[in-house]
Order: sequence, then C-alpha cells, then structure tokens
Amino acid sequence: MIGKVADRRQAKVATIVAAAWGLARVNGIGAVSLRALAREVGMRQPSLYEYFDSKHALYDAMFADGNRQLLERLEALPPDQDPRRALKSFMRTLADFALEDDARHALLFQRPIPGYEPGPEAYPDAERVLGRAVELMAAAGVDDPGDVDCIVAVVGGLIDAQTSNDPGGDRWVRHLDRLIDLHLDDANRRSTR
Amino acid sequence: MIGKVADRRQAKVATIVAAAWGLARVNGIGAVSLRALAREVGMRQPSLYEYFDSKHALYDAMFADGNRQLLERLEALPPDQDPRRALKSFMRTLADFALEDDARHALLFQRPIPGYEPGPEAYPDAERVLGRAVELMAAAGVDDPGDVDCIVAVVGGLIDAQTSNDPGGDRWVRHLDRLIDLHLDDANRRSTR
DNA sequence: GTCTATACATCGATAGAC
DNA sequence: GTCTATCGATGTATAGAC
Repeated sequence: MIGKVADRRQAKVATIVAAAWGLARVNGIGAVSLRALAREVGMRQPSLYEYFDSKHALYDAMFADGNRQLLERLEALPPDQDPRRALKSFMRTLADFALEDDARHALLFQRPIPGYEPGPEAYPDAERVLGRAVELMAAAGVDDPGDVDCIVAVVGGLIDAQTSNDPGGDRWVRHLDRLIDLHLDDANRRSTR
Repeated sequence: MIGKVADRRQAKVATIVAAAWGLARVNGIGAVSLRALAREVGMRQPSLYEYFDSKHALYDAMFADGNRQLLERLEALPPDQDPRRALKSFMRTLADFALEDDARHALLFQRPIPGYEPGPEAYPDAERVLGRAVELMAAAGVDDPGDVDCIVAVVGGLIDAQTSNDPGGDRWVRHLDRLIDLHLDDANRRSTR
C-alpha cells in the first residue's frame, strides 16, 4: 500500500486543523499562533512547516475544512418537495452552522485576518454552497439575480446582527423564515407581473 | 487661560487619530502599527503613550471619532415631513458613509480587531445614531421592536454584502430604498391588523 | 519526520535619562 | 513631553543533528 503513508499524513493534517479550530474558538481566529498550535498537538513550532508551508497555508486548510463541513451538513438535509420549505431549511441550517462557532463563521464569511485572502484552491466548496442556494431560490420562483442578492444579503444580515449583538440568543434569527417568505412573495409578485 | 495647554493636547490627539485613519485606509484597520503611526506624525513610538495609554485606547479614540463623524453627517440632513423619505434618506446616508471608508466601517460596525471591544465611554454617539433610526422608523409606523431589528439587519446586510463582494459598485445597495419600502409595508400591514 | 538552535523581522509596552 | 534602549511576544525561515 503506497497510500498508507499519505493517509497518515492526511490524518495528522486533520488533527492539526482540528486543534487550530479549537484555539480559534477560545481566543479568536486571529489569535492562533503557530507556537501554541504546535504545543497543542505535541510538536515544536518548526515541525508544523512539514505540514503547512506558511501560516496562510494553515488558514487555507481551515477555510477549506470549514466549507467542507458546511457543505456536508447542507447535503445531509432531506430533500423537500416544497421549494419554500427546502429553502428555509437550507438557510436555517446555514444560520445554525454560523452561530455554532464564531471563529469559523468569521473565517468563512468575513475577512478577519489582515493580509489573508483564501486561495483559489479553497473556493470550490464555497461556490457549491452558493450554487445550491441559487438553485433552491430558482425552484421557489426567484429568477431575478437582484432578488437572489437581496435574499443572500438579508440572511447574512440577520446572522451578523445575531452574532454581534445577541450571541447565543435568537433575537434576529427568529425572523429568518418570515423574512424569506416576505422576500419570496415580493420576488414572485414582481416577476409574474 | 488654563485651557490652552489642554486644547493643544486635544489638537495633537486629533492629529494622531486623523493620521491613524489615514494608515487604516491604506492597509486596513488591523495593520495600524504604533511605530508607523508615530512616524506619520513625526514622533517616536513610545511618545504616543503620552496620548494613549494603550493601543486599545487609540482604537477607542478612533471609534468615538468615527461615530462623531457619522452623527454629524446624519444631523446635517434636512428635515423631511414624509417619514418614509426621511428614513430612506437616513439609511442612504448611513450606507454612503459606510461605503466611503472600509476601515472606518469595519471598526464602527464589526469587530475587526481580535481582543478589542469598544469601551463604554465610546458608546454614547453610537447609541444616538441607533436612537435616531428607531425614531424615524416609529414615525413611519414601525412599532414592533422585532421589525426595527429586521430593518437594521437588512440595511447592515446590504452594506456588508456590498463592501465584501462589490466594493465601489452598487449591486446590493441599489436595492436599499425598495427593501425599506417592502419592510415598512409589511410592518404596517401586520401592526394594523 | 522531528528535533534543537538560531537568525531576523515585526509588534505592543515599559524604564529611565533628559 | 520626548527620547533611547530594551523586553518579551510574535511569525517566518533556515541549518543541521538524529
């Protein structure tokens, strides 16, 4: 088996990434230091360079991992014939995912690290998430890209307000379903006219 | 005049804060270093501690200054008898202000600096901004706090999407007026029923 | 692959002379 | 009030032993 050594390496990479998420949850994504991360996984700092060429490469791995987690959860949703119910379920899952872990939400959907932008190789999963959202909205009768943009912005706005101003509560996200209906109704009304 | 020395000090503080905004605009709010800031105002780095006890104190001064700028601009708006027009004008001014300067928008409305939260002494102006928004919405017939939250979140969502995904464009903010009407109509419909 | 050791850059912060 | 000098932390990177 030639793959065994590569597998072990991948497992170690996964361990390191998981430990990095742990540190990020405690002190914030910007406070993950390579020395602390190495300590967490029982290594010395230079040894991490065996697995990541730079700190940005670590961020890329975390970004890709986070998007993979999200995509996995979204794809596990049971299919729903009712396009509205399907869209709401999708968006609620997205919101729950974002609210579960501030640091992960920040890395995936904001630019919390000065000088770091996710590399292109980490984007495919992120684009699949958005693509699925667009599909679901189309099924619900939203054909104007402007309406898609609005719904995306509204959901993002609710999530951001929730995490910033009422972490752990539901003061904003409790309006999620109602606002989706409001915007779908409005989009349908304007497209059938 | 006893106040003269204090005035001079305040003027110097203002100069430093202005220079800090300049650096933030160029490299991002997170990349403002005390050494670069000192260089900018013709000082050495330790001398800045004569004016700010810590870097967080500098951030607090910038936060207060940004909110003061915003409040000034909002209070300069001409009064408008039509509550909807007044609210839209308020929100458009807010959006323009946010889109003008990414770094300022980030410091005022997000938490872009790991470990930094604005101190309580910097909040009054920020609360006056929100208070004015609530007043305008009340005048437009929005009496449910949940509806106020939704409109705040929607405007914030449009602004964030705009800065993140189409800086300099209007792909999201062009929907601002329409979405405000949509949400006001919905709030009014539900409150008069 | 992992280690020790080291180099050099940056950063915020402090001590103490003037 | 401003300076020089310095501290300890960081990230990045390398050399070389095992």
